Amino acid sequence: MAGKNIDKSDALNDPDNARAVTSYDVARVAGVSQSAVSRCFKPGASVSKKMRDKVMKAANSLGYEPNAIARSLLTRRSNLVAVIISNLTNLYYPEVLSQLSQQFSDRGIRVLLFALEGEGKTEAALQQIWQYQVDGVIAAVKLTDEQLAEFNRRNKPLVFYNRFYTSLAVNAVCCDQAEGARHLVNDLVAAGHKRFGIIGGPEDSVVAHERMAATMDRLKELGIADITSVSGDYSYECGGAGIEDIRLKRGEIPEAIICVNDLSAIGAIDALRYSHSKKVPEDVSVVGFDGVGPSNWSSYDLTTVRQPVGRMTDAAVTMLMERIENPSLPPEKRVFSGIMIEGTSAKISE
Amino acid sequence: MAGKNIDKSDALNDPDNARAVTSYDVARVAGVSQSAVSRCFKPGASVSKKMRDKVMKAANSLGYEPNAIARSLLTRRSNLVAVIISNLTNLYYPEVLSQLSQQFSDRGIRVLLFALEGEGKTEAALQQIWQYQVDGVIAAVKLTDEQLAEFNRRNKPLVFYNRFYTSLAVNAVCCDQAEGARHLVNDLVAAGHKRFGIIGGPEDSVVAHERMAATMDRLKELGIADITSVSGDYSYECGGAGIEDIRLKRGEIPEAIICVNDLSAIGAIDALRYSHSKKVPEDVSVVGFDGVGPSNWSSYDLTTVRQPVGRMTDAAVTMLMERIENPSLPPEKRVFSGIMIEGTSAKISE
DNA sequence: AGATATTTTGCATTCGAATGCAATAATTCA
DNA sequence: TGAATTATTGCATTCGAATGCAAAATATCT
Repeated sequence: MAGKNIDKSDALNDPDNARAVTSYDVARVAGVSQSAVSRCFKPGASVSKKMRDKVMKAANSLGYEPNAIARSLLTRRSNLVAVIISNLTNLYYPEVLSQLSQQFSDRGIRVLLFALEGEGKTEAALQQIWQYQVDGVIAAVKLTDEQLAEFNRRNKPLVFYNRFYTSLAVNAVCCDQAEGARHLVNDLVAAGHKRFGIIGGPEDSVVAHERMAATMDRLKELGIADITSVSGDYSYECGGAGIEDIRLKRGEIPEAIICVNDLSAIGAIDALRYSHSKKVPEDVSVVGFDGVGPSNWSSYDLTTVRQPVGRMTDAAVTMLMERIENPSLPPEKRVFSGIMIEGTSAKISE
Repeated sequence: MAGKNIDKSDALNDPDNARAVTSYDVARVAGVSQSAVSRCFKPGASVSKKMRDKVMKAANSLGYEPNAIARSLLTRRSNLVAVIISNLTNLYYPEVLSQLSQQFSDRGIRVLLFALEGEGKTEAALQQIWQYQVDGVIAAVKLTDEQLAEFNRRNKPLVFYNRFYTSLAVNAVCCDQAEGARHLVNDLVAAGHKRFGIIGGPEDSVVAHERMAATMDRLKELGIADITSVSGDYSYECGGAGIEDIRLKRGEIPEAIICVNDLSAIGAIDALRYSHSKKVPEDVSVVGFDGVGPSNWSSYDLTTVRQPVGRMTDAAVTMLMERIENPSLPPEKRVFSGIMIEGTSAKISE
């Protein structure tokens, strides 16, 4: 015991290996036991005022902060949560991440960030996640069945964000992609549009598929047959490329363009205006999806469906925290309706 | 010892408290000691092939992953790094964060994210950071002298990102704000502009101040006297508001507008075009700073200075890792020149 | 083969805080 | 004041992996 203290003071003289202050150091200075120090930092523990004062004085003088790592080891609660997000440069995700981070922070939880380049590197991230004993995970990426099974096996709470597994019992918070898509289609058709171009999203994005499928279905339900669809990747560039593809595929540019997300819609608008000399919305109506910041910039004033990000992240955080407290809660899915934003990038039936 | 194993199997029958698989479990199944298991997971350790095979087989069958928390406690290396960022919705930071995250990840380091709302809540974040024993910190926020002293006291490596402390010996990676600003001014003046409006940034942003100061200085050096400056907050909205403020302050809108960042420049352009019926760049030249994605969208094609984000984050990560390996390395500052992007939002002398 | 050098393996301890239990101190009540 | 309660405190152990040291197992050489 004495040895330990001597080592410590030696270390302090050597700035290179300055050891952190521990509860034992505080205990020694305050002249109490280590347990007492521990209890003083545990809310609701049985500690006399005198004790608390002594300990806190010592703790402050030494600059003591409890070691969360050591605590986690024993309590099996790291107060860490992993957030897996696929591409942060998507304009949509920064807001999500920012909200998640703040909401977790408000609940005393820290966020371990896994920003994947594509939805590919997931496996490596998961391995890290297991090693770090996170209490739960928010995934805005797709997982394989095996990966999902691993979560169950380890009994690790998981909440999907905007990934909906129709056939699986998982926790998920989503925006109703299909509903929003139908709404957009309804409005465009009501405005009298008959010829449609659709710019899709990445192959591996569930969300893109949902929006795309719902759009097609609804168009057909409404008796629209003239539909030209091309693929995209959520980017600004793919909006312009998509317009060009559609033009090539179809001979001319149709009067209504539906893009699976705002960013590609913005790209499409710019291409229409600056490369094809078309007026939006006079010549061509364009709609997007997400309601990200730039969608309401004056240059675009996009007609789109805004995802209620704040409510969604709040739901996701709450849902995860509930499962962390009580892992046996049954899976739950919460689906939020998007908010229709009637911009001026599309003609509207008056 | 036997008791432990029995408890474990009991726990496994109760899915609610399923304990994670530990090195002891693997050791038992493989019929070796716990130390042996530990060594098998340590690269370069002295282990026979036979042993490694046995252990790995057992580990795989049990789904064992070393507990990073336990390891950290003993090795005093958490392999965690904190990244403190002020406002993620800034368009500039998502890219930075994404790069940092990937570069740390490539080096086997995990990122603990602290996304602050303003540069205010820093203190609370720091407290968490101390508790989590992170190996180092990247700060894209300002710190008080006391907070800085705390880093020194704890001997915790810290690298500032785009916060330059002229008078203090700290590690920092920055873009040369002043140089970029001067370059922009040079070009505008060379193009013949004589009347200037300037839209500033948040009071508490060092970067905004630097850009602003350099801009003013250079303008004066070049003999420009007609300067109207107003405040802003980096947002799209403040660009429009700034234009209006300038108009009110000055009677009319000057022929050149310098904004401290791209986002407000974009807001300014939109306001000029859609609220003030001005043409950009024919009537008014507008320049920004940062080189964020939207700056090269066709609608804006902003003349701006792009920060070499990839190189900067790479430098920051390298610098931090070096200090983690060797805390006694002296402080270092690396300043990168921005890349002048000649867009079409400003008239250029031909 | 026998002795020496070398590689593997296991034992025991350590990291720092939390907690059940028992001991002690402070209150309460008769 | 003394006994019975109740509130505090300390002791000892625990979490899971890493590591110095010594014991055991191999390999090398004469």
